[in-house]
Amino acid sequence: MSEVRVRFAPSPTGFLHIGGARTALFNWLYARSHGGKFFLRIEDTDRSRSTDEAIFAIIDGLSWLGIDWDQWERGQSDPVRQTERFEIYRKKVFELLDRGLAYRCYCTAEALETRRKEALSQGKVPRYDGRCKDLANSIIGKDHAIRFAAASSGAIIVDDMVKGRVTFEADVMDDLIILRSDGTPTYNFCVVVDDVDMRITHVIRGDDHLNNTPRQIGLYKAFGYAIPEFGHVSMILGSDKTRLSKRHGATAIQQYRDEGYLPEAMINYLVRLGWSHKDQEIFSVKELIDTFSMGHVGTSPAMFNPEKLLWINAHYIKTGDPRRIAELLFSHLQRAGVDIAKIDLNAVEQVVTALRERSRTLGEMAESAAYFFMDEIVLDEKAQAVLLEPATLPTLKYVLEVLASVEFEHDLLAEALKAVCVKLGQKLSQVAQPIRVAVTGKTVSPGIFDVLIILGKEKSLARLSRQIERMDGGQGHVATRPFVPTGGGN
RNA sequence: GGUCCCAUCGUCUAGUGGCCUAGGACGUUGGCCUCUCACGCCGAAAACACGGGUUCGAACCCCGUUGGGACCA
Repeated sequence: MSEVRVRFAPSPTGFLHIGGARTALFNWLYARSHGGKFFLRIEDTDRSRSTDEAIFAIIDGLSWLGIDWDQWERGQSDPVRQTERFEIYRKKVFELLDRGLAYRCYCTAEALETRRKEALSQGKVPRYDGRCKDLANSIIGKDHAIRFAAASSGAIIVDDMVKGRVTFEADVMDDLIILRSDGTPTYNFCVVVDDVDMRITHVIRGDDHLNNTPRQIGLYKAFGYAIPEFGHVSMILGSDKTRLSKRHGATAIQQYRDEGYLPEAMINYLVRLGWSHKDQEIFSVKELIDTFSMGHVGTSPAMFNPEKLLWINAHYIKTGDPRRIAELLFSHLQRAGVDIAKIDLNAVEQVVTALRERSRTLGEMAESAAYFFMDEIVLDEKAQAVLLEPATLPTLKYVLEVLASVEFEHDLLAEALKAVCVKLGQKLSQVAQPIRVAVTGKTVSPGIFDVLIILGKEKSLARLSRQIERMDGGQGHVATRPFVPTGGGN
């Protein structure tokens, strides 16, 4: 079999969203699993709605996901942009005209619209009646569009890789306008010209294009090109079961990156939206390339489920290389208010190891990690409540005394705090919570021994004594303003 | 309005005529573990849209109904 050649062809009218990313992913996986080519083609013929920012966003989003594309052999740019090919489309239009496969249509948009409304009001199907098709001579100087003369009888059959056999009756289809009266080519026409030029073998796209397919098939035939295989993938729906769009919140892929999702989690989630391989949930990219097949792409629309994305992301945070996660965490720490110029990768890596099982996104992780790196810690409400317990102050005083003479190493700390418990007749939870609150400002954190070790002896003791001072000085009053531990600088 | 697509737990899905008293995962929930929170482990509730066929037998095939969605302008 000849080489597989597929393309992802977004219009740069907005950001790369979840649905587009999945379409790109399916194409990419199909190409990579067949040793074929994957092209990126920017369909920017609609100049008024296309922007360079959107093109950048698409490229940026795909790059983040690790979806790479091939350079088209005849493309002077990478990716291919339709606006660079306008003359080619026009040439093709006139070629069809010369061959008698297209004709000039002098009906104005207004006239067409009037007739359409008329038909509708009479309960008829609005259709172009083909009145210009048999015009003997062209009318010199009059504005006109150019229509493709589609087959008017018979059935057009699409054997879709996803949907199976889909049949369209030719007689319900209008003669498609391929060149507007302003001289610009239309979408369906450009797509086919490009696909033919790029020798695309498989068209994998959203099923919102299924209805375009029969028209396009007519054009492929007119160009004498072997009709590609089609695979129409269902839409992704929002929680209200309508097509996912801006209204549903975060749909730009970059937004997920900014919130601290890992690209491999995104890939894994996206691929499982509509595709499955038995009962397996977790797939590495390599596994996907090995197992992906269009035959197992589902036929029904899928609802986007943020909870599951979160779970998959948590999985990759938990199992990923801590050093890499640490590198990625920096920007999130900065956003959480940490001065990242002052911290080093090794320290962050240590924190990642402590927090990886309790964070679902890097954003969450950074929030939970901030107190390790801040000069000032802030006590949250629950933490303040712990400090109001009468037993807290004496416990902390004793703990401070004991810890001052202990080496900060896991087993030694455990031993020391157990001894504290015995001495005070308290449970470990009664001792650990006050310490946790004093050194982190929160009631939730990794294991207390880990926290103390990561923080280090100097900082831990400073934070403890600072808290004790405040409680003593304030006669039980808990200050709500942040404090700066002395001598505990970074 | 026309055309086309779709229909298994709340959600993602397995299932391609007997292996299905329908499996897995997220979420929910009960418990265990436990210094907090998590992680992990064990358990529970939860679905074949409806109605007709075809067949010895249907979640699976066919038809219709209903309900969603997309495209057309």
